[in-house]
Amino acid sequence: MKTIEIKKGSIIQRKGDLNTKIYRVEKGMLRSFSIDNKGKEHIFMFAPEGWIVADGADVNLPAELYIDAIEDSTIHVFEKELTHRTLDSKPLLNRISVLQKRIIMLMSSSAIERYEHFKETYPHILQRVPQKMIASYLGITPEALSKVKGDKLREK
Amino acid sequence: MKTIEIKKGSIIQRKGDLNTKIYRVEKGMLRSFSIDNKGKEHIFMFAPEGWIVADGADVNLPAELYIDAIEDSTIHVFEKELTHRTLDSKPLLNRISVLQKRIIMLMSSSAIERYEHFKETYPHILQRVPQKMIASYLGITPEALSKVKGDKLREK
DNA sequence: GTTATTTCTTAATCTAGGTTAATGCATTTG
DNA sequence: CAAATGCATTAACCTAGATTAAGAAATAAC
Repeated sequence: MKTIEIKKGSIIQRKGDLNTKIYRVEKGMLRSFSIDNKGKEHIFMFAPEGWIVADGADVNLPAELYIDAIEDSTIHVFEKELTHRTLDSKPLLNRISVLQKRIIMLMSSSAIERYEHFKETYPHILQRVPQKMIASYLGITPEALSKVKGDKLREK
Repeated sequence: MKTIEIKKGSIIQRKGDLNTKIYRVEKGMLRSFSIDNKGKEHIFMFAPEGWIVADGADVNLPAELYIDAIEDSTIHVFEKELTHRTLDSKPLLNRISVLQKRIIMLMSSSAIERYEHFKETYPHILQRVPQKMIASYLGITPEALSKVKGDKLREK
């Protein structure tokens, strides 16, 4: 295990890199994201203090995700190989549960519904990251999120 | 472990049920799906012979997904509690990898791109299930899939 | 083998969200 | 503190995919 301090904006993993690391956030916040063929970013997850981020892609294949710091952060870096031997299945099952919910949400809920759900589920993250990143996580543009929030207010 | 034989169309788990079972398909095919607040089905996964299906939701909470047979099937039923103790992390990590890909795909690819990807990844499933179910898995309507396929052919 | 039920396709119309662009704020940076 | 950059909002216009509807083709049921 290694501890590193990184500045906001530092990229610690790129798509195509070896996918052998797991990151535990001690302070600050990381995010993982993909970049599509039009150059557009799609945020896969946010990781504030206490959370673990890793590219879920197969360890033997190149990384699919970028990981960077969206705040100045302190990170513990682990090797996947080492952790796998002793791996507790609980956090993995929990992760699967979260991903399942996200997929169902993406397939069956509107932008505003996904936003409301995010707000309830991750209120602490909502306050800390720019709205355009929330939009990216939700799978919509910042403009669409702004509009949909405005519509919601007005209809009351 | 228990083995059951079920007819096409039989529902073996409903949303809200106790979420304590894992199903291994010996013959035939199962699918898991959710139903949204407009009554629309969204297929979460297909499970042909040799595959395992389970609701990924927390074991202590009610099931989120419906599971039914889309062909006459033979199924082995296991209790989650029992399997968890001895759980190998490999299949879980693999599952996480698949779900990660699906999320990125849903966020960054068009309907036709998702269809082409499905065709390459699960050709054996494509041949066995009605196209409207593929559409449901891809997160689009059957009409949209039909159109987009037609457009693809015509543009050649 | 005929009828009934699903499934697939096509087409017209509609809409959520995307794109582009302009403006006002807020936050960095020098 | 001034200039520059990044962020949120609004508005006009555009497009992928949804909805509705109707007919053709394939499957299943009698």
